[in-house]
Amino acid sequence: MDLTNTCNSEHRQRLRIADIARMTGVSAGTVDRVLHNRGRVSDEKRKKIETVIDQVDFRPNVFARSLSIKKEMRFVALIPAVEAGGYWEYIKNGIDKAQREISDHGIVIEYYYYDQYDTQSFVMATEQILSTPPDAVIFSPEFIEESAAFAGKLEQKNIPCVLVDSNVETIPCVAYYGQHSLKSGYTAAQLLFTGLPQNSTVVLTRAVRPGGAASNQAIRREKGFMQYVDEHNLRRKYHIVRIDLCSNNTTKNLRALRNVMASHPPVAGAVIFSSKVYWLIENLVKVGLAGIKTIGYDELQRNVEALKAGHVSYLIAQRPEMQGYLVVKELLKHLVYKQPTHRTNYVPVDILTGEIVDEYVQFNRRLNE
Amino acid sequence: MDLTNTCNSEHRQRLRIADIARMTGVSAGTVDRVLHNRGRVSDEKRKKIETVIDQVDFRPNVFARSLSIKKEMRFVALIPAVEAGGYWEYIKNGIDKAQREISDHGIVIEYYYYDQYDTQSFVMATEQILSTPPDAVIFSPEFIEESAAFAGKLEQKNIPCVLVDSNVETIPCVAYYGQHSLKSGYTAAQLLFTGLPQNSTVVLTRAVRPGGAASNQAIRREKGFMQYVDEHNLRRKYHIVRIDLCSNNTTKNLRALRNVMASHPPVAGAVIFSSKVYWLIENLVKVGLAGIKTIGYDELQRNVEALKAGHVSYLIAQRPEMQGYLVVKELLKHLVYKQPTHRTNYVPVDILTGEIVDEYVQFNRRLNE
DNA sequence: TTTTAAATTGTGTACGCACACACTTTTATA
DNA sequence: TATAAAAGTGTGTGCGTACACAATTTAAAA
Repeated sequence: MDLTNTCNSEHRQRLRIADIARMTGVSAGTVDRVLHNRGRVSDEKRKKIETVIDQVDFRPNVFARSLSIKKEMRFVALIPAVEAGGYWEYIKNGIDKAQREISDHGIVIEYYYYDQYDTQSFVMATEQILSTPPDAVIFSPEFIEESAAFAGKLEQKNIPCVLVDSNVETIPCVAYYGQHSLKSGYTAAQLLFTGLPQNSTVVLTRAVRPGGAASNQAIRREKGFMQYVDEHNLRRKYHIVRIDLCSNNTTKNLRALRNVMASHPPVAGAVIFSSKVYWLIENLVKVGLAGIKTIGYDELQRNVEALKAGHVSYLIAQRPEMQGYLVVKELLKHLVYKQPTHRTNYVPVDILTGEIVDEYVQFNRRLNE
Repeated sequence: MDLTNTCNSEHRQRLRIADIARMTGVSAGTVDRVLHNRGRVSDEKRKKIETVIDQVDFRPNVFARSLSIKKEMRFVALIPAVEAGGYWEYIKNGIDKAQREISDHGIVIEYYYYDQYDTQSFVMATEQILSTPPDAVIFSPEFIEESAAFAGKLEQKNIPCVLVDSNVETIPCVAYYGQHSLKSGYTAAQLLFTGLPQNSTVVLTRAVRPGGAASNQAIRREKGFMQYVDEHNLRRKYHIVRIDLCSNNTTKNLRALRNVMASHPPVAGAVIFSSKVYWLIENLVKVGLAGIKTIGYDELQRNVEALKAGHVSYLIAQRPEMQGYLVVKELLKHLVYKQPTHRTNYVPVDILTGEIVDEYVQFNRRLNE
């Protein structure tokens, strides 16, 4: 191992536009035009300046840049009405953090809320938004067709948008941040079945909307889950039963669970493909299924409590604050700094246990301060 | 659900120091003095200004602030000599990212390297650093006593420092970022034993330095691992054997493994408490132990390959780039922005499988761009 | 060649904060 | 009361970039 040249100094003073100008014998204005591809520069000087720029690896001072760019803009975030302690509150926190950072640019974010279980409320909100067109939109394409229609109208008006949480590949947007639902479902299965006694019953649950439809995400997670099941031939080893739970009908839910128990071998595992495991646990307890291996999603405070108490075996998390935060920052990158962005960005599938969840939550919280 | 007031506008124009000054009938300079607690302001005006400041929740424009603060400073990062594809390369990447961001402040980071397996090289580097005192130091207290001595000297000279990766509670520093080793070891055990056939043998390995000492981290991880074992009474159900592997003596390593195999029931699981599982796998393969359940640490590229190929069951990761990055940012917070910092910051214990590792790696990479 | 238009280049100011310095008022000292 | 010191307050400039606009040069048209 060579440790002789142990000290790798780099005392090069930061160069400024004025320095580049002097080095190339032009004025700062000309360099500026080259930097921003604004034309109005002779080929000869442009080339000369470009050469110097990447020869000395010139990068403008971001602070000065940010300061002088004043873009009075209005972003709109269209998200499900946040309930305290619910999933969307986390995403909103991330958006709020980004908002705080970019407010110095003169950018403002307005929230529009809709009812997650009511397509109409979504459509109405989109119309309201379009009636006073903002400079950019952040939303989640939960309702696929309505979202596509909305995106189309935004495109017509040349209003860029970003997608958060849920993805629809066909929607053109600046960026999407969210979890790879299929893989997160696959992972749920992997965690659930590892070490689970054979010939037992596993209950898959989805929280459905009163209308009867499961969410985009939940459907894909289940698909990923079943992919694992089939890849490992588990249908022969386990009794896999799916039931839909309806948030507003406890009696029916309990009946469904009791039905499963009556007509199958002992239940050894359960999973829910939406964010309220703590609620599933409550139901399981009521029918005498406390203590079975259970897996759920998202680090909601009540989920975390259930995890630490041992009622939930694993939580699969997806950094919602990060999603909200990054989605706004991508918009900034696109609109203000005019840098290229990636369309599809997957957030990691985070596996949490009762022992490590505290650090996870605290870390995220501090990052989002 | 109330969606009537669906639009939560916030059009309040950002206030500037000059605005605060006008609102309180003083000059900008006076407001500035209050903002920075620089005294030289009459009690009467100070109170008035303070009232207004938090009444309107005034926050200085960060861009202007950053631009006008010019702190020509020199930070020193003292880390193990990075080998390509090794763990410390990731930490260095994080530090480098922070460096890029803060270079606009006029801050420069110099690297000093030492040999991870040679205490003397560490001590020599610390002496070299102290002979040209920097404004702050980043290092990892791998060698406990020598690090404490170094920290003491830094404190004498009033040079703040931050710790990365490894922690020594008694060292006073601005901040520490790293993983909770005990919990990560505990988690490794949890993952390894879940579903593992009883009465089989489990091999714990540590990569030891030629001198014979295991690293700080490795020792604590093992402790956490054994804590899980004891809490679940697994010593009765499994044969748990520990062996030390020495990087420069393959023959000896293979002999040790063969010994274990000869004198115990079939080996069903293995874990290594340092970052090179891929290397452990190579050894396992050589003695005919391919295919057993194996757990290792860190998302080194070769580890990731082994994970995706199915040779490693789980990797436990710790966001090294994030550690390097955040540690520098904390220094900045302390020295430049004079904001309070947290002493001990745990990075999450990330559990990776072959299916989800790609998204994890790519996400980290993009964050670090 | 003169006039006009187009292309190219330079200059100056705003962005909002931090800080040095100058200036004014009050208080202490002779 | 005069003088010095201290306390309090205001003004001005620099940080580096972006961009509008003025100034200059070159090309095109008359």
